[in-house]
Amino acid sequence: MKKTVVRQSLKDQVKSILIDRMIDGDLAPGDRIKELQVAKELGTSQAPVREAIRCLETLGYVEHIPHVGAMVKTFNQSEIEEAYQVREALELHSTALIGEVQNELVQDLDEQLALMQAATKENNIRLFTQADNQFHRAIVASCENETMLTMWESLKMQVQVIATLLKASMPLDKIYLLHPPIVDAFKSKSRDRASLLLKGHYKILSSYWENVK
Amino acid sequence: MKKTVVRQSLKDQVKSILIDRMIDGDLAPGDRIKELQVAKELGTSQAPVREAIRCLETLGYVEHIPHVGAMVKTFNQSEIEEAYQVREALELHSTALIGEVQNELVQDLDEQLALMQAATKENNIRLFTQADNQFHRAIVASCENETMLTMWESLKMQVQVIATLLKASMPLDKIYLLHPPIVDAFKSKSRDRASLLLKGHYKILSSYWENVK
DNA sequence: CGCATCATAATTATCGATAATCGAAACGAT
DNA sequence: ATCGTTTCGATTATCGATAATTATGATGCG
Repeated sequence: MKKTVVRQSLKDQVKSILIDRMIDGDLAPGDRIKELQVAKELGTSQAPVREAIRCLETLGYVEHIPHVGAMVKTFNQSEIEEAYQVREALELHSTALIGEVQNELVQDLDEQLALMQAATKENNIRLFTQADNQFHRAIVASCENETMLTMWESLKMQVQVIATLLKASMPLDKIYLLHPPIVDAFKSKSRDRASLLLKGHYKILSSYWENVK
Repeated sequence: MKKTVVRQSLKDQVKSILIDRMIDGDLAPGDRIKELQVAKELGTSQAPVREAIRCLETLGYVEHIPHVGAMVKTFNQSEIEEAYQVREALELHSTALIGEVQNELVQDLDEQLALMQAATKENNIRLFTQADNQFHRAIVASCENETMLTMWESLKMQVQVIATLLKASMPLDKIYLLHPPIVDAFKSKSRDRASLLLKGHYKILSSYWENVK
């Protein structure tokens, strides 16, 4: 029950609104975003909208062409593949960097495992993806390298795209099964095995991806 | 002998100027950057300066606090260490991703090796660092993953800092010697060995780093 | 008809001015 | 003197308006 007034810059508010629109599908990839139009809609001036768009640009959510305008970014095949490779790089090295496997991590992974399993039963792709992301995020987070985590998270959008496409063609339970062994490896404090399993996880996904694209 | 008139947005020009100032040391870490002051100096209005600063912010060159202002970023110890870990992650995975080791890569590495050696003789830290960076960049570039390369390059600033500190305490020839074996591994198409050597390279540097900090 | 040229409309980029916000100095009470 | 409050100056955040730029479509010529 917070009673504080809205003390958030207009830029941030506009940014949130635009992101929400993208999530809700009101703004689809390829759509133009016109500064003055958005400004009029939201009742602000051009400046905050402009800043918000530039911010989304650096987040990789929109593409901006000077003197022409901004549009919601569409990812081509290779950009998506590239993002997945970087993601793998970061997760593998994170695994290697974990000093002592903390109970906290294992506990977190187990939780997400349960959520994934539940989502699998209901065939709820949205929930599954969410748990899946949290699972992998936990691994990167556990090595306590903020820079690494920030970079990992910057790939969110591309991963979102691939996840949607992949999970349409690959049954959730098959994807789920890739994860428990990884948790087991962490439980037995065997980071090397966890690394190998992660590599395998990505290899399998990318072979599925070959069929989809 | 450039014929074309300056057709570059003010934002970009301001950005370049600010970066130059940072390189030249006119803007040192911790220095405030005031929008209107810079605007007056450069003869523009606040808007382009503001955008330039925001841009530098996402590049990690400056830190921005709402309603307070921007200052040239100072990196603390752990940020630098983190950056180095990410860099290692990207380079290792890049090595693993290289399909066929191209002659182009080996040639490029040899070139940088020669430059490093020359810089070592003159004890020219600036030139050495430049060649060193190009060396590692070539490895990441060779796996043809633009996303990976962009991320690697985004660590430039932090690496710059550590490089300066390290090379003051660790003789250049010692650092140089870490590199030829890597090239050899690539020459004999042995990516696994290259990976191991890279790991060793980073391990040694970080042990030196422990002494410096 | 095809192509180059030019006007025009749409949009971004920049400007100068004002409002909102923050930090520090001045002030007063205990 | 110290702590909390107030005021003030400095700076950013936002605004509305104008300039610059691009793409589009019309026009005229070969």
